[in-house]
Amino acid sequence: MKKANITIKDIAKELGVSPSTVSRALKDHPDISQETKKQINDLAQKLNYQPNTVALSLRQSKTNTLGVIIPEIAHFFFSAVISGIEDIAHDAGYHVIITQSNESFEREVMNTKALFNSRVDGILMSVSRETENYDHLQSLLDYEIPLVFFDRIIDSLNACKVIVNDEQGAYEATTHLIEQGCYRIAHLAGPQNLAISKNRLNGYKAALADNRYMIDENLVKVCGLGTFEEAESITNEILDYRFPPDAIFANNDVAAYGAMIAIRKKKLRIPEDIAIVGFSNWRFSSLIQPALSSVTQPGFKMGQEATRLLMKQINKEKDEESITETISLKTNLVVRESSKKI
Amino acid sequence: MKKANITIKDIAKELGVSPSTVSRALKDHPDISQETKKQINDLAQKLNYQPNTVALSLRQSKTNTLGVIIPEIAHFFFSAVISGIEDIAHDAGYHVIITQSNESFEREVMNTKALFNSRVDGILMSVSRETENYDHLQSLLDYEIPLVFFDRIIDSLNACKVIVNDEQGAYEATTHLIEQGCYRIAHLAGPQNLAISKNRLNGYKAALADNRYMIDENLVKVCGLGTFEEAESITNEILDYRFPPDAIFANNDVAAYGAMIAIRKKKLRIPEDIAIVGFSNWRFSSLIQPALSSVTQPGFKMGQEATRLLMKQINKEKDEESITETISLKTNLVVRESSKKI
DNA sequence: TTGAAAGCGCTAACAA
DNA sequence: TTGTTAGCGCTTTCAA
Repeated sequence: MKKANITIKDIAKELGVSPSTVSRALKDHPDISQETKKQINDLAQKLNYQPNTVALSLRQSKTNTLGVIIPEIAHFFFSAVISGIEDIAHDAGYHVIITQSNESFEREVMNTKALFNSRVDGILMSVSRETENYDHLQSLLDYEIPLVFFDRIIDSLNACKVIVNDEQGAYEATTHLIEQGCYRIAHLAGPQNLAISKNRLNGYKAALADNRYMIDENLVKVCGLGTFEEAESITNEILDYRFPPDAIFANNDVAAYGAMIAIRKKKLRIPEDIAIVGFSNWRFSSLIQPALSSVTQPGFKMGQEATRLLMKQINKEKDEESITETISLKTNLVVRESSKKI
Repeated sequence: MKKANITIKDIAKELGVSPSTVSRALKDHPDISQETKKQINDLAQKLNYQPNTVALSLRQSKTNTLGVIIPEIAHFFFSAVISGIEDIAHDAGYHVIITQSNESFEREVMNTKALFNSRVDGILMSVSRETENYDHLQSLLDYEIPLVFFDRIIDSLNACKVIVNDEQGAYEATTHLIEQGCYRIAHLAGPQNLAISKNRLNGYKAALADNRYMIDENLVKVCGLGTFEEAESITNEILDYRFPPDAIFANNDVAAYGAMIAIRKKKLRIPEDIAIVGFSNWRFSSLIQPALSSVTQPGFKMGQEATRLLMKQINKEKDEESITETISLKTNLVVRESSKKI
């Protein structure tokens, strides 16, 4: 036999009081006498009364729910972000609805609309690769739905943003190699139409410059395809130089992996002959590749920070100027013991 | 200036009709004349009317929302499951609320209650490691909330379950090694108090038996700690046997990794000297460890199947007997080209 | 073909 | 200290 959901009315009827009295008693309103309070709370407990949050949401025009739109859930970086979001949201008493666009613009728009219709109190999002029209996002802003972008942000929109400081990460990685005593550091760069790739290249160059290293354009190779085979063959090419590099800074983990393969095939040692540092989001990269140090993006932290920004917006008084803030997070340089040259 | 949310009333007033007419027109009710329908729909479009799903949920006692409780979001297996859940839920017009227990019993109970209060139409869950008391879950069943367990199930509860057929996976993995011509296959087993470890051991033994291989208990080693260092040292020990194995079936990816390290240190070749197959959920394991074949758990599919079961329950008539079904999914054997001996 | 009214469960202004 | 009433936005029965 199915247990019935108990409502405030049920309690009120049972005790011969009005629903409002019950409502007030349950939230410890000072106007209610201790005696009735006790009576009501006892009965509520006994009947296992559970407040209906849907009714509350309608009444208060507040759902205590956040919406998340990401390109892909089953990606370590994004799932780390979700985890960070859930972490902060949970502490603030909020629920989290997850939707994924699967990199499809159409689906992103659908999700945006669906979350709007669900009257979520705020939205966190990372746009799909296809997204070039921002009407659906501008629309959220028009209705003043608190909105925070993370990672894949839209620069031109007037909203809060949380990103990773790629340039600083690349700078640190390169500096680390320099500190290890490397003197010819190559860079396997990413496609230069992506901001992240450009920023990483810039960080690499800045570190070299700050250490009075010459920048040798022959050591900077763009891996346009993004496959590890490509990185492997490019690394091969570099290794055959008359003055080959003694270190490689890779734009991402796939490139780092390709470089590693090429180096191993040449029977060179990592890191004694050639050190590698790469950007990476692989969960177990430190476990799998003890030879490689890596620069990791703080996904969990990004989720946390983005949610904190969102909560700030949600809790703002309506008439205050909406503040748009951009947070730039530091990357983490994970140095493996075994990758130190010294 | 903030755009206001348009309600049915607004449209009704503007057109001088009643809210009920608007409601009917918007859902293409046959009673409404084509003319008024057009008028209403046009205005709705113009004002960008978006139905308030919260009100709908209250009215219909149906939220079109599913709740998910998992131990950890940022784990590849679980995020793959979530992705599968979202996939099916989205197609069915449902939202997905994610909560994580962080392996804490207390938090799992909180989440269960919170989802109940949110009146989700069904719950998908994988219990935390700490969970030994099932009152909160039984309570869901008492209220006849559709409930499906996946992966970490509770056997004694009368609900739908989706699990992975570990025994069959282990059987396949071992058979694969046999087919590759291996004749002494060791097994790095997991702690035998866990059902999955036991099942995998059973599958291993069954495959040996079916191929008329002798079962040598010296080749079965339990890795109780679950660290790769442990697996490395145990593998070392095995390799020093007078008749060492020519293949290893590892209970999980950490053990497989430890074995790999040990083998490499002994300058043995994988797979020519020793082949390895292990259970694994690492996303890029096939990319990182081209030498190793693996048995992977179908997380995405598990999410899909679990959600399908849940939808079936949700759409059942109340008076039908609630059916409890258990689905056992096949694992995938991912064979790397380079891991074939032949 | 349309409108009036009630109600989903809850809260809060106002009245007693 | 407690009750009455109205209403959040929507649907649906019943009446016109």
